[in-house]
Amino acid sequence: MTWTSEREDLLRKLWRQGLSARQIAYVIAGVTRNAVIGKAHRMGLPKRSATMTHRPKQRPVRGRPSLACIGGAPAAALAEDAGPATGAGGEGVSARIERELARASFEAGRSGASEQDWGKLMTLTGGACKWPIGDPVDADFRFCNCPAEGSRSYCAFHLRLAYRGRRRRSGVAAAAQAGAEISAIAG
DNA sequence: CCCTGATTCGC
DNA sequence: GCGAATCAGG
Repeated sequence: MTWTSEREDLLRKLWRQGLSARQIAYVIAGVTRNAVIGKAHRMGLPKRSATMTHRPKQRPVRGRPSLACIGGAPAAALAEDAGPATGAGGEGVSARIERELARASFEAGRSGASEQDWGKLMTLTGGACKWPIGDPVDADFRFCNCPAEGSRSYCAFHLRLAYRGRRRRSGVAAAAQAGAEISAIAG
C-alpha cells in the first residue's frame, strides 16, 4: 500500500470529520491504525484532543438513506486495480470513478442497509459490508452493512465494484464498465 | 481488556 | 517517508 493522493485526501477528509484512526484505517483498506496516525502526523493534520475517548455519540441515521455510494476506499481500490490510472496527469480520475460508481450504485437501487452510525462501525467487522454509503462529510454517512461475502470486506454486490481483477484498463474505462455491468444487473 | 492518539526509531 | 512497537490515557 502506498499513500496515493486519493488516499491522502480521504484520510484528510475522514480525519477532519472526526473519525478515529482505527475507523479510517478500516475504510482505507490495507493500512493499520498506526499507519493512519503516523501519516496524519506527517501530514500535519490537527492533533486530536488528549485521548479523545468520549467522542460525542454520532446520532443514528434519520430519514431515508441516500443510495449513492461514494466510497473513497473502493474507488481507490478500483483505481489501483486498474493500474497506474492516477499517474501522470490522471488527476481527476478518482473523482470520476467515484461519480460513476455512485451512479451505478444508484441505478442498481441497492437498499436495505440498516441504520449504522460510526460508533457501531467496529461491529461491522463481523461479516457486514463496509462499503461506504454517502459522503463521509455528511451526517448520514454510513456503511452498506449488507451481509458480506464470506470473510471479505464487502457484500457480493459491492465486491464487484471494489475489485475488478487485474485487467489493464484505465480507471475511467474500468469505472464505466462497472457502471454498465451494474446497470445490467439492475435490469 | 477494550479503546484512543502520540511518539520513537529502524527500515 | 513509512509504520510497528511502544507509550500514555480513558
